[in-house]
Amino acid sequence: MTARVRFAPAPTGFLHVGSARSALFNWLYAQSVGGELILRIEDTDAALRKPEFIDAIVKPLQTLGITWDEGPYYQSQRQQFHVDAVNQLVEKGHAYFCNLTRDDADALAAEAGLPSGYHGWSRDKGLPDGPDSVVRFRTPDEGEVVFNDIIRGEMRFTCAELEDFVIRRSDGTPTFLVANAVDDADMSISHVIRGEDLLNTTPKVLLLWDALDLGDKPIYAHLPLLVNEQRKKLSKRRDDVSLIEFLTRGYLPAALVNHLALLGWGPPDDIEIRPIEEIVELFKLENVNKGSAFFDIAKLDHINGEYIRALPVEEFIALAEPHVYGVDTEVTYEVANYRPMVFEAVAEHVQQRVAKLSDIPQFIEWLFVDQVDYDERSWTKAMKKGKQVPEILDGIIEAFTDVEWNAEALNAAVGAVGDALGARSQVPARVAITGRNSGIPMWDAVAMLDRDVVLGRLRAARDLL
RNA sequence: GCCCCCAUCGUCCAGCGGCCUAGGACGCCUGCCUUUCACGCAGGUAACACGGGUUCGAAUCCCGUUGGGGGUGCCA
Repeated sequence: MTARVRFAPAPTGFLHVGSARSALFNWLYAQSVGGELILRIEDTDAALRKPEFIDAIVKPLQTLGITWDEGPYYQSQRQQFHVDAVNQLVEKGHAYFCNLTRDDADALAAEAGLPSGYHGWSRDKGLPDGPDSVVRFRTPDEGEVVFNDIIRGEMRFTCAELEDFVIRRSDGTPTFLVANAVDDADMSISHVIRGEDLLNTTPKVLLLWDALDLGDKPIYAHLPLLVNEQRKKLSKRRDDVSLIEFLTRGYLPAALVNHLALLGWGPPDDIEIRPIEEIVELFKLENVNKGSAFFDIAKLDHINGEYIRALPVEEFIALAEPHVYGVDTEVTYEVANYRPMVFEAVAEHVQQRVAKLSDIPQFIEWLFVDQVDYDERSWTKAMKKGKQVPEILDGIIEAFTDVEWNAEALNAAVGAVGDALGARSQVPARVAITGRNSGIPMWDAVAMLDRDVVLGRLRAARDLL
């Protein structure tokens, strides 16, 4: 029997990195065992039913290379099956009508001195269906739900502690718990791989499964959560979680996938950065960790830098386009002054130094402006605290006035000025010309600028001392 | 509150009873390379939460404590 897994996101408007990780692990599992991945959109809540929300899930998955074999299916389109299931549960006595709102339930709980929540008040009243009624599932009073989680081992939940949960809202729509059971059964899902935040819903789904007599149950595997530095579940409000956002910032899809695969799982041979094909080959669901993992951008930066450096330079140049033209990345120079030839000439050096594509502009901005803005720290360090800086700049200005305008001569001239003064002349020259004390090897690039522009910058810097 | 889950360097991962004086990676620090920075290379820093068991032997198994997290919706 071939394994069938599913990625079943709720369309919330964008793909969350945590969801992407779930999708990836489902995909890795399917790939590694030759199984199938089904994409199913869990939009039982009407508020989530917007076409643009679907795109926000499908497109990033595609660019990450997470492919699926079936779908997307929409739970909203399967609503009739879910409604039938609810009716069946009512008929069989597994569920009943309840006319209490959430507030009613809380008020009753407060009166009775019970913790807030629903305590089965409508259970045996035999209430009729009504316009504002919900349907609740009658959870067993005794016994427990036991299942074996691939990652966590045996899980046990006491039925008596499960409240009679809502399976049909007052507007008549079934909730995801029903949809989950029915759809997983109908789609012959063999393994449910999802975040640990859903662990507590599993016994409810399993109870429905039995009540509905749906046959063989899927095997569950609950992945550890992705957390922020405060160890809290990654959240849309306070954390950077939009996958698309990372993509537009210039993280490469392959690097993102590689990094995500390393959160909760590790290759047995300790080689972390490697092609996805190898990860598929080594991946074992049972080897996935139980503890939550911090989504560390510093590590992502490192991995992404490795991927960028491994690119053929032409490809790097092509990928850089939206960043150098100020489309994906804000740029400090006039886009009209940007010269692709100049960038292409220095691209190999830039490629060596960036962690992500959006880092590119800062390395090349000085090539496309009239006067540079000095980086404050660079200025302090090299110019204010540097020795003999005025003399160095005077010497360079003099030398540059009639030096032959090519990289070798410029470099030699600066070196000679330094030698003559017994001082380091390279860094002051760099700050004066580029505005920063670090960056790409500069003389080839400087030779592409006009002599007057360069002399102007040197004099401007000299005047500030 | 109640239910559930988790616990190895700051971070991610390895370790599945002896191979562990705990390994790799990121970060950080040092040195080399170098016209700067970066890359690269060579080093260094740093962890089995605690307490009880079980066992000839425990990071590995069990129990408890502590700590962290998740859930507790007519969201999923």
